[in-house]
Amino acid sequence: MSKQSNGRDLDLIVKDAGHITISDIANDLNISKTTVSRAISGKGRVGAKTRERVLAYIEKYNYRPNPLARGLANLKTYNIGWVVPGDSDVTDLPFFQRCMTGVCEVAAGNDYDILLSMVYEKDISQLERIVQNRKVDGIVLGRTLVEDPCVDFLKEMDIPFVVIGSTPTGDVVQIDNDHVAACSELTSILIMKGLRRLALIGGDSNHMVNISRKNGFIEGLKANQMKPEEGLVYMDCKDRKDVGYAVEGCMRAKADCVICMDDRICREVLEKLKNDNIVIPTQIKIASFYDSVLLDNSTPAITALQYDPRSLGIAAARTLFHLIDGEEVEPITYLNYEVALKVSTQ
Amino acid sequence: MSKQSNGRDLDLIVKDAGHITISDIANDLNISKTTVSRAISGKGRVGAKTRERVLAYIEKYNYRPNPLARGLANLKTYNIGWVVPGDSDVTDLPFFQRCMTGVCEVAAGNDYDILLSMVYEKDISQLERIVQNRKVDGIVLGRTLVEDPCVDFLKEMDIPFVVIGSTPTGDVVQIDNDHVAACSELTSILIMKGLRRLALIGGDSNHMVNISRKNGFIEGLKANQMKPEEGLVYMDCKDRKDVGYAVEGCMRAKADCVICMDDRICREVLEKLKNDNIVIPTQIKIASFYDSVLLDNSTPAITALQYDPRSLGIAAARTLFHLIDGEEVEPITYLNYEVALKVSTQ
DNA sequence: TATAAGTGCGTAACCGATTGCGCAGCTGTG
DNA sequence: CACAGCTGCGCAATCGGTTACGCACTTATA
Repeated sequence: MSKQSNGRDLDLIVKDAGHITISDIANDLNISKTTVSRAISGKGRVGAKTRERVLAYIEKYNYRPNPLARGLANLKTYNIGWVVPGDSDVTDLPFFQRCMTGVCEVAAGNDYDILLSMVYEKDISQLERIVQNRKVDGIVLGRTLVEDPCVDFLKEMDIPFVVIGSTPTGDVVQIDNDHVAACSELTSILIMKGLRRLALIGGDSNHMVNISRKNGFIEGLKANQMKPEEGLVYMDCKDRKDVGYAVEGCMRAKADCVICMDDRICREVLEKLKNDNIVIPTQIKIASFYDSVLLDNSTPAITALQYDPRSLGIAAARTLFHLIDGEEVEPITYLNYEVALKVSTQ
Repeated sequence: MSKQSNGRDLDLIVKDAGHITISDIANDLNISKTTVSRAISGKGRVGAKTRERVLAYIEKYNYRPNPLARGLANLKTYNIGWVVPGDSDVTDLPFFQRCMTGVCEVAAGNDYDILLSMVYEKDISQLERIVQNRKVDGIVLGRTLVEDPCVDFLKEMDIPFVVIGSTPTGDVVQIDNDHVAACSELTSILIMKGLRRLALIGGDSNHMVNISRKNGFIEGLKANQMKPEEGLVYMDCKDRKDVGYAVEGCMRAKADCVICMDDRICREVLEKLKNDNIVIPTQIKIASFYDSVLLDNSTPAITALQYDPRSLGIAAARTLFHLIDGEEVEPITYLNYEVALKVSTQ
């Protein structure tokens, strides 16, 4: 005590004022900032004993390096951007939520945080903000549209990004389920079961996922020497009214099976059938894609392809970190559907 | 051209390498960094002509100040944290989504961005990360629990924060709808309509909002010289099974009206009644809180109190910015319910 | 035992902004 | 004409880290 207190008592007072910094540590331990920095990062040469003293100090006083200062020094933000549509349909929210848990987990593991930006059909200013202001080191785009202003924007900017979903051109790094293959396979399976008049009801045809599924459907038909029939394919069903009309159309066109493109459509199809007293699976069979929890065991027997948004988020974030680290990545990654048929007993 | 090209052609090459900085501007304009900074921020004295030159340059080369450097200089991150449960129920997602749009909008208006952190019942490490690493200047907590580890944590830390929702102690800055008053009023209205055996079906009793509504219900009964009756109050209904039992209990206890605490409960109550062929509103009346879009015009006539999560988000973010700016704020803000009864024709 | 190789650590520049202080030069007042 | 006050602007320190370079000292090698 007496040996070290040569008139520097002031230090103690000053230190309380704000957060503890790397200079504080250096002063208290009578070593240089450089050594402290090296002890922490593990880069450079530091004596074992010194390193231990530093680490012990850090532990004791719960020191955390200031991310701004660190970022400024090596030109990183330690943030990645997570971009989702601000006006997305309620039934899409579980998808984004579960993607996001995956992205968050991977980010946290890399000591990164998530900067959120909500984009709208005609307003991607929040995305522009975080990119142009350099608040992120990379971007994960939560979904893709056929004509996607976000993708167009990101392609022009000099920033690593990956998209969850596919793009028409396929010239960006993309993570997706292979909707085309899955829907094609589903179609084949249904045909093999003896069904001959397959119908398709889908949503927004500006969403790539819907286009992919439709293409898969057509492919599946082709593989069995069939083709889409008049009155059996309905896209852009925005609400239960549209879906209702589509179902009526299907019945008129004598569909024996309806493939629903997503949870919402499926729920609304089931509702319509119930209202019209059409019985599943005797009068008609239903197949669907299952990405949420809106279907459960009270749902009548349907054939459902299930997949896992969380692993999409994980894969996307991992790929993004490879990009940020300057590594080569696969431009296109397809995650398997869990083709386990949820309720196949029709 | 000839006049200015006195051996500084190198500049042009160097500039392409990275982003343009305040020093680049200073060099090119033959003024000091200080002046540039002042011209941008508007603080300090700068000649009108100089300011214009700087602004023109910025416009032309699309200069954006580096937020890390700026943050380091005045100890701000220009981020606020948005904390939501990572395991929230699907039916809660629209609420958070809409809150978030409000928070985002206000943040963007203040030149701030949103850092996301997902917390779980037993794991608030993502929140701890962003606070302890000082990645945010303040926090908006998306909902409150009766025993809330996030609130406890934030109270200990030296960081501005506001919660959306109430707390048992009320000793933090909170923005909420006045669920107690609203539910009390709703109860009184129903009683005035002649209903005498009011039932309440609710969810998780660790959620403050549910506790508040329950308290409001009891208050409303008291105000009419009534009290909660045996077999008419059900809490902690996690799923349609629980809700089903609750509805059966209500019918056995001869309820003439059921108040549903939230959208999900309401939907499951309606489903159960439909399955059991109990007709609304003749055999029983239904009232509910409406914060989502799961109810629509195909829903039978019910009395619903509506409110707007988006304005909660806006109010919360505004309050947070006041806190960050060191201003005084109201500790407790109640936003009005839109007591407009959605479908009151029972 | 002289020399090369390796270790531990510090000096100082740097990342890109902000800001206190002070210095000229101009304007206005008596 | 002298002096106060204001205006426009620059110097240099600062925020809290990282890192190239170099120096002194220890250890291995011939």
